[in-house]
Amino acid sequence: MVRWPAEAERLDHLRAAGRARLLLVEGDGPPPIAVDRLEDWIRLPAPDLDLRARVDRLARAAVEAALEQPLVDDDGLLRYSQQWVSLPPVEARLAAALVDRFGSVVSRDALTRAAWSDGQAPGRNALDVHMSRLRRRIESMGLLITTVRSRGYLLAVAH
Amino acid sequence: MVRWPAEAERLDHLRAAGRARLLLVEGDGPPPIAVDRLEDWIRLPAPDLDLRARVDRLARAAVEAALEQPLVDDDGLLRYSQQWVSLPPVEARLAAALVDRFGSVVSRDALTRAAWSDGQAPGRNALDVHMSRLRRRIESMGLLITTVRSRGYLLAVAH
DNA sequence: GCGGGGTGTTCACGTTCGCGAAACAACGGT
DNA sequence: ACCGTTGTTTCGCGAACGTGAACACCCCGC
Repeated sequence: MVRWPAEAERLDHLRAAGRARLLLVEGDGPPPIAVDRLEDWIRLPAPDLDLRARVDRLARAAVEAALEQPLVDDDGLLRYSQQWVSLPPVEARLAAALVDRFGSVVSRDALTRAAWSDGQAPGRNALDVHMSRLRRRIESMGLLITTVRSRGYLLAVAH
Repeated sequence: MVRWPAEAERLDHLRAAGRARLLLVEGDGPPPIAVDRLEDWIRLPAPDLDLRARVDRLARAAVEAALEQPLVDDDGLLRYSQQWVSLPPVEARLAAALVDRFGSVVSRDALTRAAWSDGQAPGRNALDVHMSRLRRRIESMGLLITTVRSRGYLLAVAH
C-alpha cells in the first residue's frame, strides 16, 4: 500500500522489485497509469469493503504471478511450484541469471559474467558443460532450458 | 459499461464474449470478483477523472489482448500469442521487416536490404530460400507468408 | 595424513544447425 | 509456347553446440 503521490519513490522501488502494490490516491490529482497487472489504485476516502476488494484482487494476481515464476534463493536452492533442487555455486549463479530474465534469452556472455564474477571465462566450453548439467537437474521440475543458437539460452516451462 | 448489480445478465454476455467491461457499482453492496484482466469496477458516484482512468486502462488491456500482433524481439525470437520460435539471424531480420509492416506488402527489395545490410543479396535466389524456410518455421504458430507476385510478400495470420 | 564425495575445468568427439549455391519444379502473364 | 518470377529440394561447408570421460581441486571426517 503506497500513498500517492506522497510516496512516489517507494512506488518505484516496489515496481522494480515486481511486487504488488495498491496506490492510495490522495487529493484531486489524476491516478497514475498502471505499469502492469500487479498495480491498482483507489481514491481516498474509500469504504473498507472497496479497499479490501482491490487488495484481494491484487493478492490473487500476485499468487498467480509467483506460481509460474521460479526463484533462486540465497542458499543456492532453485524453487519452482512447490519443488526445489539444490544447485552447486556456479550452476546456482547461472540459474539466477536465467530466472532473472525468465522467458527471454540470456546471452552466453551474460551467463559467463554471472557465473564467474572474477571476470575471466575459464574455458571456451565450460559454460556448455555447466548448462548441460543444469539442464538435467531442473528437468525433473518441469523446467526447460532451450538453446537459441548463436544468441544464448532461454529458461521456460516444459510443456 | 455495465451497471451493477442491475445489469448482471448483460455482464454475463460480455464476459462470455471476451469483451472489456467496467462495472458501475451502485448501492452499498460488495463489488463483484473480477474474472479476468478485461474487467474492472468503480463505485458510483465517482469523479469523471477516475472513471476515465479506469476506462483507459481497460482499453489498453483490450488492445493488448486483441492486438494479435507478432513481435520479433532483440534476441531473434518471433513471439506470437503465447508462442515463440527462435529464428536464425537472416530470417530474424526478414521477419522483423515483415512484422514492421504486418498485414501489408513488403517488397523483395526492402526485404533484401533488411536481411543484408550491405544491400545486396549473396545470390539471386537466396531471398527465396530464406523465405521458404521462414514459412516453415512460422506456420506452426498460425502465421502465414503470402506471395504477392511482382510486388513482394505479406505476413498475415493463417485461418 | 588419508580417503572420498562433491565440485569445477578441460579435452575429444559427435551432432545439429545456419547459410548459400545449384538444380529443378511450378506458376503466371503475354 | 515462351519467358521471367517464385518455390522447394538437395548438397556442402563451417560454425556453434552437447556430452561423456578424465582430470584437478578442495573441503571434510576419521
